[in-house]
Amino acid sequence: MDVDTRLLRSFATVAEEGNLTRAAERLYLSQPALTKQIRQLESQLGAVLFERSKHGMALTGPGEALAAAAPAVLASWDTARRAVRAADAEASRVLRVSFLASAANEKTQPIIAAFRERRPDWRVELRQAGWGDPVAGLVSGDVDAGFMRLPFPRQDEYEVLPLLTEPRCIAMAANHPLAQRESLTMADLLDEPFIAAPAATGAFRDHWIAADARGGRPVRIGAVTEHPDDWLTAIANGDGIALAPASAARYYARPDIAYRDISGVAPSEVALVWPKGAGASGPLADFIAAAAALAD
Amino acid sequence: MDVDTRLLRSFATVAEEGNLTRAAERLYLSQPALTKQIRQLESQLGAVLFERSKHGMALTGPGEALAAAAPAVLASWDTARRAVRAADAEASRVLRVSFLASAANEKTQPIIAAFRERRPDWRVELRQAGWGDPVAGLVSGDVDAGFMRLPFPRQDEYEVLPLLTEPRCIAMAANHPLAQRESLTMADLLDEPFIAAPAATGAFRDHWIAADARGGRPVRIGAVTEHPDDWLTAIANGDGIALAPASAARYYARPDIAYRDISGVAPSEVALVWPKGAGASGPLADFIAAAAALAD
DNA sequence: GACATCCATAACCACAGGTTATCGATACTG
DNA sequence: CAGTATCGATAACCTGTGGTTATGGATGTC
Repeated sequence: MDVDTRLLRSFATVAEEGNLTRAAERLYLSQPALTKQIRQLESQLGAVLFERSKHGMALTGPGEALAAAAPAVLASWDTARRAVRAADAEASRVLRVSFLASAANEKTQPIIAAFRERRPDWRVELRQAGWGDPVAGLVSGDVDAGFMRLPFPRQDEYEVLPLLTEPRCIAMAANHPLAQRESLTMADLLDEPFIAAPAATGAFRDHWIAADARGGRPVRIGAVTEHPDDWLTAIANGDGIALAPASAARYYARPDIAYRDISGVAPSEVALVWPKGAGASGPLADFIAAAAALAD
Repeated sequence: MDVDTRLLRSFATVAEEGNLTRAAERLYLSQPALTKQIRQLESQLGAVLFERSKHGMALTGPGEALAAAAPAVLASWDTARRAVRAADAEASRVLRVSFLASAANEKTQPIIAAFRERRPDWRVELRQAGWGDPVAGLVSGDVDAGFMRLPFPRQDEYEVLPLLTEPRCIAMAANHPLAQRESLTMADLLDEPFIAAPAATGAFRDHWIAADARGGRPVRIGAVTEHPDDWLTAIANGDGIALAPASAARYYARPDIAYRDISGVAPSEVALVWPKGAGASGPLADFIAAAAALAD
C-alpha cells in the first residue's frame, strides 16, 4: 500500500491542531477537502485514526501510532531529496541561492562574479524566497544558501555570515499625508496600520513592524504579504505603511510609493546563510569565501 | 515537495530493470504511463534521474542518489504501517493470519479454536495470500502471521514453526493420458509441461516443479499462476500438470482434475510463520502456542 | 533491407481531488 | 431559553491528473 507524503503532512497537521477547520486553513485547503484526505488515509490503512466529536478530532490508538511514526517517514524523504539535490548540483554545476527581495543589493553581482572566478565552470541560480518561510528551501535542500535579512526564523540552526548593514526607511503610498514630511520618527507612526509578514515568522515579523520601538503599544496590521509584489501593491493601495531597507528606494522605486527617512529604528542587516556543516568544502565554500571577501 | 511512495517504487523498478517496457510489465502498467510517472518524479525533484538511450534507462548521478535513498523511505513507511496495524489489532481485537491454498488443512480450525479459548475476546481473520509473494502481508504488517508451505522466499527473515508434513501428489486434467495410471514417478513426467509459480519466488517455485528431482533436465512451463483458482483452471485446461500437496485431493476435488500418487519427490511441509521478535508476547504468542500444541 | 526494440508522443477517457454551499448536532452566551 | 457560533459531514460541480491504446522515430540486428 502506498501513500502520498502529502496525506501524512495533512494528517500530522490535523493531529497537532486537533481541529479539521483550523488544520485546513493552515494547509491552505478547504475543510471538505481535508475531510476527504483523512478519510482516504484511514481507508488506505484500514484503521480509524481519529475520534470525531463536536470538540474536534482526537487521535485513536492507531492514530497515535501513526503520529509517532510519520515524522520518520517525512524525514527520510527529506533526506532523500537533499541527496538528489546534492548529486544534481554536482552534476549540473549549479549552485542554488535563494534571496529575499533585493538580496544583497549592490553586492549581489560582485559576489557572484567573484564566485565565477573561483569556479568558472559553475553557474549560480538565484531564486526568490517568500518571507512566509524564508528558510524553506534550505530545509528541503532545494537551495544551497540564501541571502537573508536578520533576524529570521530558527536562525540558530544555520551558519550566518553578515554582509552589510543599512538603515531602514518607511514606505507609504505617495498620496499619504505623512509623505509631505521629509523625515519621520516612530512616534509619528504609532497609529498607522502596518503591512506585515505572516505571523508564523515570529521575530522576523516583529523586526519589520519595529515591535521593540513601539514602547509596548500594539500594532494595527493593515495587510499581511509574502512577496515584494503584494507588499508594494498593498502599500500603494493605502492598506498601510511599512518599514523597508533604505535600498528599497533604489530597487523598488515606484511613482505611487514614497520612501522617507525614519529615526529611532535599528538598521537592517543582510547575511549569507547556509545549513550548518555544508559550507566546509565544495563550491559552497567558494561562494562563502567570495561573499566574505566582499563583506563590510 | 511531496511524493507518492508509488512513484518511488516505480522508480526503483525502472532503476533495477534498466528498461521501461519491462518495468512497466512488472508493475502491471502500460509503458507510456510509466514514462509519465518517471517524468513526473523528475520534474518534482527538478533533476534528471535517467539517461535515456536505445539500450534502456541508465541512472544518472542524481538517480543513483535517489536509488540509494529511496529504500529507506519505503522502509520507514512500512514500519509506520506496521505500527498502525499493531495498534489497530490491539484496539479491535483482531489477529490477522494469511494462508496459502488449504492453509494447515484439517488443523486450521482446531488451532483457531484453541486460540479462542486462550483469548475469548479476540477474533481471527484469515486472508488468502497469492503465491506470487506469499510473505507480502507480513512485510507490510497487513498480517500478523501466516500459514505457509516451506520453503518460501526470504524464509530466514522469519520465525517458522513446522506444523505438519504431507506427501505430494501430481495433479492433471482428468482426460490426460497419464491419468489412466494409478501411480507415477518423476521419470514419467520429465517431458510434461508444468504449471508453475511466478519466477520471482525462487526456491518456492523450484520446490513445486521438483527441480531437484529432475536430474538437471530443464522444465517446460505450461503456465504461471498465482492463485488456486487460476491454478486449477490451468490444470483442467490441459496447460500442464502440477505437483500438489496430497490434501489438495480433498480440498480441491473437481471432476475435471485427477490427482495421482507420485514417488520420488520430497513431502511438503506446512508451518506457521511470523516476523522475528513479534511472537514474544501478546495475542500472537497465544496463537503460536495454540498452533504448537497441535503440531505433529 | 526488413525487422525488432526501446522510449516519446498524441488523443482520449475516467475519476481523484479540489471547490462552494449547506446541513445537523452540539455547546456556549446574553 | 432562544440565538448564535463552531465543528465535521455531505452534495453538486469542475478541473487536471493519470491511466489507456495507437503510433512515431531512432537505432541496432539478422
